[in-house]
Amino acid sequence: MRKKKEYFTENQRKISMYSKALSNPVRVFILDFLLKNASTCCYSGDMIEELPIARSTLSEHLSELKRAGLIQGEINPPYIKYCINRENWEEAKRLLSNFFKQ
Amino acid sequence: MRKKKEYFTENQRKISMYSKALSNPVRVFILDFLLKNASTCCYSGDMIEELPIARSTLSEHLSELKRAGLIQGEINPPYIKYCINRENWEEAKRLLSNFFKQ
DNA sequence: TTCTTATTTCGTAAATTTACGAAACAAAAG
DNA sequence: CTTTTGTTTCGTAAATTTACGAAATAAGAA
Repeated sequence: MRKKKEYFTENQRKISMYSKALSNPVRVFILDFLLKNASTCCYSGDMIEELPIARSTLSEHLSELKRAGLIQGEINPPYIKYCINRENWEEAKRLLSNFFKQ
Repeated sequence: MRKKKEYFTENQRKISMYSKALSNPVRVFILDFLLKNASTCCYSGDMIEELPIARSTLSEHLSELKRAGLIQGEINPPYIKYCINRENWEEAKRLLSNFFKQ
């Protein structure tokens, strides 16, 4: 596809970006987990026990969510405490809400 | 990934399915187009004029949206009139709204 | 210093997605 | 019948995604 960028609005590109982050059930699971356990731990080691994937694969899904801006990791060696990035989460919420409101 | 299905809830799988449909800017564009022109035409030939992709590629994106259940095509030869599938659209809206409400 | 621990990065393989043009299709028009 | 028209399907190629285990990393514990 040529000159991809000019053909889409900023909102269309952001909606597709955030949706891509949610396009895999493991990543939806991770976000659900972080939302439900926001008050407690949220280390990748806690999540891996409930998932049928390798630790390295989980790590890559976490990177993907970080790249989309939906989560952030607070380093607390040797642990990394993950949580939702509320600013971008609200942006995704607003964009998708307006999209579906149409 | 082994035994993928059992590890995720029905909602988690549906959220990832609908999000996957929205994970490409062309498909977001198509949905925007259908929403804005719901009262008029909505043939693929109308959309292709505003997109930098081949007709066959657009056709495949339309199939992807059909497969996810977000649109439907009413055959009116040699045209196909596309529109939003409101039932599934409302389901996607509800699932994502509840997800982001957390 | 060396060990342990939680996690990420690397190398790689398999599967899926995106894309194109050519060919096929289905139905109305000539 | 053949032609035209809008669209999809096919064959294929390139790019991206998902996955794994091994190795690397970083920092506290021994």
